[in-house]
Amino acid sequence: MIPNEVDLAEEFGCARATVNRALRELARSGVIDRRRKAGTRVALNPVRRATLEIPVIRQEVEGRGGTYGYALLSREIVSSPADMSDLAAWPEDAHVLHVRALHLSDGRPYAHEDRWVNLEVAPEIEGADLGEVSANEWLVRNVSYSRGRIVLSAGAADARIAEVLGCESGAPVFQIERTTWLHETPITWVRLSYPASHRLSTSI
Amino acid sequence: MIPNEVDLAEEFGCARATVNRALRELARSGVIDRRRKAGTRVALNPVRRATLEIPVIRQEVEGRGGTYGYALLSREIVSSPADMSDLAAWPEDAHVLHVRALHLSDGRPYAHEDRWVNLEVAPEIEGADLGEVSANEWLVRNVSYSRGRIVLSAGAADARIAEVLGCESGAPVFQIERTTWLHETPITWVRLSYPASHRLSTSI
DNA sequence: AAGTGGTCTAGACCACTGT
DNA sequence: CAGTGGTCTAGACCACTTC
Repeated sequence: MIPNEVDLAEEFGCARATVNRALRELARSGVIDRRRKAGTRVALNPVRRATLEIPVIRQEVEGRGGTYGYALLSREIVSSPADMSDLAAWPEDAHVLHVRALHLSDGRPYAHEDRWVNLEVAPEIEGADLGEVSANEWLVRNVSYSRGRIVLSAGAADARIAEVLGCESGAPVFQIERTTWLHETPITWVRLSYPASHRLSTSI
Repeated sequence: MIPNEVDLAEEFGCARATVNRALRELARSGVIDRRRKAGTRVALNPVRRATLEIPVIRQEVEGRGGTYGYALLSREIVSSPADMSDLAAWPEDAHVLHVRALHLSDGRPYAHEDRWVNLEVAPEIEGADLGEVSANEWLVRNVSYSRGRIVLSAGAADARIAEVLGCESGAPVFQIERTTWLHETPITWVRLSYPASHRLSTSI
């Protein structure tokens, strides 16, 4: 148990607002638990919170010192989207853009992108030249979202992904799935598949 | 470009401190970039920041509605630690505790833990009954750290891990590696290996 | 009902950095 | 050098939650 804000302010000779800000940031990082009336306690089970930064892939590659490259593998508009676990709310009869692409670093395969875009929300992407600008970057620059969900997992490369990534079929791949919504409307679902050598790191 | 804090405060009829806090939080979430003298801009390339919560595995299992179980697989003290990529600073001649354990959910394999602990920093763990309390929980409760590093990746299960996780050797596993330091001294390095069905998710 | 954190105000000084 | 954000102060009211 930690003294309340008024007492701490007196003890350290500063204003209560300063104590409040310090404790608020400690609470956000998971070190302490705060509840009104109940007070502030050192967290019984400190939850390590780590912040992952998810940049546009171009920047991810360039940030690692590589030269970015990009190739559009396929592009089609379908009227009945495949089943995607996360998208129960995906409109049943909506037109959907399905794009597959390969991101490269120094000419070598870096990540495979498998993306579905709701054309009800972002119809302008139909006219975009996705051979030049990846759907990833086009969406970041042109469509805003209100919330998203990220799922990290490991999986086995299927034949198509193995071919473009240059690994064996069934080899481990690192997968990042991301769904974004504008309010309750899904905008896009994407799965990025990286070779097993990929590392996603963060500090705490 | 966004107006400066004084102007925004006037525009919205509130105090500058309130504007500052709002913009500070937007900057933390990556939506805007702020620099003194240069001002505040909408981020050119918005970096999605997602916060991963890394709880003790017991809580992770219980939070998913499972009943937690735990089994110590091996425990040994070695004087020359294996090479661990992240631990160049690992003391050359230090005694190190090496623990392997299996975490269970509803009796089924949940994750394999492969951990090395620096006994110079945490000698008391030598006397702990790691058959009862996992090294994970023991360390969280008994040793503080100043910083850590987390690396997420996919890998192939080796024979020993495949056996305890109940998958094929070479099957994809999701790996979380974590290193913690107290100042410049490494405390522990751990690799958690999860079956490919594992999902680590977060919201933005 | 009372104590705690959550938030806001109005004002001040400072640190950094672009010009 | 000047403009911007970064931080702090002293005070106030409020919202929530436990007692």
